[in-house]
Amino acid sequence: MSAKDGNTLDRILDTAESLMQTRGYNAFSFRDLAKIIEIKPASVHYYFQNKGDLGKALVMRYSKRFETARDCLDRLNVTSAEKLDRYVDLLSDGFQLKGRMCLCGVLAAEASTLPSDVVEEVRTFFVANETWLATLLESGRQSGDLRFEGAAIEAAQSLFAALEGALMSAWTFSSNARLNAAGKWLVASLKT
Amino acid sequence: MSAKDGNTLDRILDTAESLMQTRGYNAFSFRDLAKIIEIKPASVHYYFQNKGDLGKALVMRYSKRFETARDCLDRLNVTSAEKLDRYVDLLSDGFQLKGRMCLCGVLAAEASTLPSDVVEEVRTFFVANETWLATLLESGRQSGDLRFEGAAIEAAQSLFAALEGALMSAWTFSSNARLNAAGKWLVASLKT
DNA sequence: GTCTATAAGATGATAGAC
DNA sequence: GTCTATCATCTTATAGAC
Repeated sequence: MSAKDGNTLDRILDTAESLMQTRGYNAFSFRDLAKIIEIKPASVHYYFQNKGDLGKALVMRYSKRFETARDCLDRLNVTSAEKLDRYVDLLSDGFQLKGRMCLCGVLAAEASTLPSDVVEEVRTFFVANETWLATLLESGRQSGDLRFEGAAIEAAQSLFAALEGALMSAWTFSSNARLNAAGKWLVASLKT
Repeated sequence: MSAKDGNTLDRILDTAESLMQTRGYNAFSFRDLAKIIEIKPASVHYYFQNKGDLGKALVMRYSKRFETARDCLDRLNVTSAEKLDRYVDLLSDGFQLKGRMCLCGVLAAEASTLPSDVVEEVRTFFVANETWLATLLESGRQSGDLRFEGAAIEAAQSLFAALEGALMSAWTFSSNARLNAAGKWLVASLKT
């Protein structure tokens, strides 16, 4: 480590994550990143040979954090409807607390311009969330505190996409109110 | 006009629209555009002084087309529920028929990196669609063929964001099936 | 209207010194 | 590990000839 505190790798990851969440993949550069953490662009290449490697690492780390958070929700002793509310909060937190888009939401929009292994990780993030939501929804339907028609996986895919859309709309208008309203509206239609 | 048929301005607009819908704002350049229509980048600057001007013109043209299409829907002699189905088709068409994202959906994700007048036009597109949807939803609620809780404008904002999210998810997975399923699922919860 | 020429700066990377 | 130096290439323009 040379500048500031902490190790360089973590500082690269944290700063790059913030940049990608706010600017997307194509509008951020190693230079921007290096400038902020006060190292040289070449030093970033020591940790990540190229931009795609960094992107992939960021999405994987982001995905793992969400997996951990979903695991925490699983251990809560509350109704499915309550878990769903908390899950919406989880997805919303990055925007509400830090003014950032969902990392995988921004990257999804840029999908066709990303290195293929980065898109693959983004898809993995989507699928992991959809799968978890499908289980939650089905479980809520069984216990009677959630209601929806058709296959749980289709409901889950639709709901997750809708939540990402709500984030994108809130992002475009810089509006917490929009995100809150949309989140509540989407969940309300699932409650019995 | 010099190359191919038609006038250069229209060819610039059509090609740039396609590029922006598939790559977004930051991953397309005047060079890419000029190469496709076989003119020089400098010639593009004759029509649009800078990239932001082109972006703004594209969003305005896109918005107008949607306005016209919504007007057509308004003149149909069908139920609100049926109009809603057709509106979902309208939003889906660009993806289903041409494999493109919604122009304003991609740009929304890049909002923080766009020239301010481009973001403004994107917001205008959102608001126009939300406003139209709010009227449709309220009208459907009155006539009894649509059902939802709360203010129509909030439902409309949530629904529009959800549809844009469905497009983004379909875009990420290159999947018509995802878009169809999500569209139907969202609308189904509104039908009585 | 379209071109050539050109500019200043950004970008993604690499080689090799320290 | 971090740096300097350097790279080829791209990007967003502008000036001015044709």
